[in-house]
Amino acid sequence: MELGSTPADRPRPVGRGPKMHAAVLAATVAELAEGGYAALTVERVAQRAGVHKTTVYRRWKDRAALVVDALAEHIATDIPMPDTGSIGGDLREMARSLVGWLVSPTGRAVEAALISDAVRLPEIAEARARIFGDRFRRAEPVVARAVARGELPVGTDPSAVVSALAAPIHFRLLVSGGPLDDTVAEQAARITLAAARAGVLDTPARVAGPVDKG
Amino acid sequence: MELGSTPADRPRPVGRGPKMHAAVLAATVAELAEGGYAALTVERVAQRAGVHKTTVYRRWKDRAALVVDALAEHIATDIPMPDTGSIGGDLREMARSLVGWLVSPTGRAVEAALISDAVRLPEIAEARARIFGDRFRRAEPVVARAVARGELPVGTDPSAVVSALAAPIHFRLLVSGGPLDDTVAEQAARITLAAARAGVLDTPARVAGPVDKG
Amino acid sequence: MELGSTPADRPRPVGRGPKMHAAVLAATVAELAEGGYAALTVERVAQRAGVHKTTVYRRWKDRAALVVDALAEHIATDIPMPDTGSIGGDLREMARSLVGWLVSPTGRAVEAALISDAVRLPEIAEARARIFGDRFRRAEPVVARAVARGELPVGTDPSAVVSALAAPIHFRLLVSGGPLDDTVAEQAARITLAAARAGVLDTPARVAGPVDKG
Amino acid sequence: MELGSTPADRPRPVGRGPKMHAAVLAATVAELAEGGYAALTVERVAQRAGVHKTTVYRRWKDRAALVVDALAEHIATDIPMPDTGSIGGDLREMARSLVGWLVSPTGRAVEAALISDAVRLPEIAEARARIFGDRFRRAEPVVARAVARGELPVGTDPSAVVSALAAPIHFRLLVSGGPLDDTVAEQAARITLAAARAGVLDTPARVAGPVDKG
DNA sequence: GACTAAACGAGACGGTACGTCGAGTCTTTGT
DNA sequence: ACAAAGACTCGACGTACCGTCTCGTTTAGTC
Repeated sequence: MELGSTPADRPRPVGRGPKMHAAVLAATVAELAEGGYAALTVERVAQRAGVHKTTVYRRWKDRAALVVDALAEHIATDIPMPDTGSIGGDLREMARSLVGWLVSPTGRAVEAALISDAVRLPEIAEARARIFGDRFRRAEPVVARAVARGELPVGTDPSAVVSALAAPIHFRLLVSGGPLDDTVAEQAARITLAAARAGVLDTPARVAGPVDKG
Repeated sequence: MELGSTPADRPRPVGRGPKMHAAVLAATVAELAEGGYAALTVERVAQRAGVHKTTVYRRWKDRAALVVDALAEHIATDIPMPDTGSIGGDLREMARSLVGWLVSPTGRAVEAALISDAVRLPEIAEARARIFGDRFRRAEPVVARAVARGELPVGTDPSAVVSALAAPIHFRLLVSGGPLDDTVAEQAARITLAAARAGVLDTPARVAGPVDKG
Repeated sequence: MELGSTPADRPRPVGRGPKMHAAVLAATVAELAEGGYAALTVERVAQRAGVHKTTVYRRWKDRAALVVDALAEHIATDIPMPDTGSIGGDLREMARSLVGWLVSPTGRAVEAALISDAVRLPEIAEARARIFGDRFRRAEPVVARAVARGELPVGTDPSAVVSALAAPIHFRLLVSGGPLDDTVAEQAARITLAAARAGVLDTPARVAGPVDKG
Repeated sequence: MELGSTPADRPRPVGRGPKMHAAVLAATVAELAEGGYAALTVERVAQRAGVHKTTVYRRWKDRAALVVDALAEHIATDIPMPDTGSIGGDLREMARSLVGWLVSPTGRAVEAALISDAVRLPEIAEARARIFGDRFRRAEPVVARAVARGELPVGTDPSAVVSALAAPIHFRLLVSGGPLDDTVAEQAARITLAAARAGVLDTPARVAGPVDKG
């Protein structure tokens, strides 16, 4: 998560290629965080990165491509998967991590952009699917351990678990619109735990959306 | 969709053009459905409504105000609250209704607009809060009946139930991006039922976000 | 051109017709004085006259007609023709009268409107021609007396005299743009007198513009 | 008409489009000639110049600024000052030149714009003052020669002479509205000559208005 | 260490849409 | 029945960005 990272932060006479690249992407995320996708102006991004507009257009086809790229850069960083010893603890930890990411300026910006009008961009949709596919995959060991410990019924689907966990948090963030805090995280964990124990998260169905799970 | 419409619609000094008014709002929703908020052009809306651009601007301050109004108009249509005799049936029914609404062209457009870049508009935020407040409120009898029947623990919070029910559905629609069908609805109902029975939906806290729960 | 015939203009003095008529014309002149023809707005005129825009449009075809009428109303006030006993005194007096009229708010407005973009209006051109034709005609006795007194050569053309007198004053007002005071008036009178005495103002040619003099 | 034109025209950071610049100004004058200032549309000017509207607005703040600039460009062309050997001939020549300029399409447009509603623009007023100041200044040698030849009284003011000469011509053009031909020019010359000989054009006063006479 | 080729700075340009203002016309309503 | 109120169409205004283009001017990689 190298946000304000590369020492080329300010309108400095940017030397050459890679520094510029990083500076522009950082500026893009920053702008995204401040005003969202709609308010993002290539000219402002360029200025913020200490670079000329045409230089940006030289590397990225258009505003969309720029945003996609900037998002992809910052999305790689994913939520670390915990191992507290109990599925309850693990779920709570995962929920908190997710909330923590979502309330960070960058996280907020990225997530908002992933949902906003940028949704219309096919690349964004793809990126989104990729991200969640990844998250689902990484949750598998957590669920597997819980099943092994006998905490969850055999056949519990990791994807369904992650979905159930993430859903209330995103719902709060994007739809109902209230504050996003640990209370929400814990509630999400409790709901997921109850559902998993009740055996309703065994759906092997395509939860991951358009991503084929085979 | 024209609930409280034609004669004395709103405290707006309309006077002359109720037809125009309706036509413009319909055109707005149509455009919203086709291209989303970002691609919505006042001129195109006007043209589609068979009206001149300035006429639109006479009544609505902004593109934003226009969208807000159009959305508000079509939001009135709410999900009917069922009474099947069991909370399981009621939840399934509510989930199906919500899915039905969200997959309808209008519903899809409205809900998408409510989340997209239009989120930045304070009025949209307000409208969103109002809508969900309404939904929460209308769910109260359903939960109350279930509690009375002994299906759910005393103290179960209707808001929490609705949130839990709506969350997976919206998550699918907005985040994970897969197809929205009855499978999703039933999964949501099952999760909610499990959580409610487990007594984790008794949070008296403001789950509905900024909405007053009185 | 029965434009400014105030009292018994129409067969039926319906409603508060005549008062409105006068109020609107007055408002028009006032607006003309404040911002010129270009800045004159029918709506503002109407508002100033305490009348609705459509009421104005009912009586006057368009902005042009309104201005023409308003001007005609105030043009009636013409320069009184003096009789001081000498042509020098008469000319000086006429010049001073003209200057006095032109520096008055109304006079300034009227004259400016007659010249400004309103020039493109044929009716304005006509009105202008009529006005000057009138002034020329009314100057005839003055010149005739001077000739009779032997002050001016026989054959001196009254039109030419008035033109010569008015020209430097209007030139100052409209073209060179300096202050308009008695100095200008006297200079105009002196020039005219010198020219008339030298016999160069005997041109019987069409000085009155597009008006055919035979 | 392109006196001090193409290469380093004005202290304007033009940079790229001198052709465009000239084309737009030419189009502006043409439009001015056809419909006057009031009817001048930026869009039409742009189209006529084969340029986009926004390009025009990039260089000129306003419709007003555009007109001012266009006028300034075409004003440089001034009336050549004659030297026929006699003041009578010189005056006649000057009057004819002025008439010639005023009846030319461009001259007519420029002069009309200088007087019309554009008068409200301060820059236009300035430009006007500058133009006439220039004309007055350039007339000085003509008068000086006439005085040297003994044709005119010592102390005759060149500004007053030019004013006296130009006044009847402009009066005809702008006020009385008749045809503008050599008859008018000759009449103006005769009047001016008579007045100058009579010694009434010795006013040392500021006849040129706000123009500094040094 | 000089030289060439790509990358960059600078900014004009055509375009699309915005939101505003005013002119005139047309329709509804009150009396 | 008619005139006041005001809604509507139309056309232009001046603004903000978008994405493209063409110029120099650097700067990096090669010889």
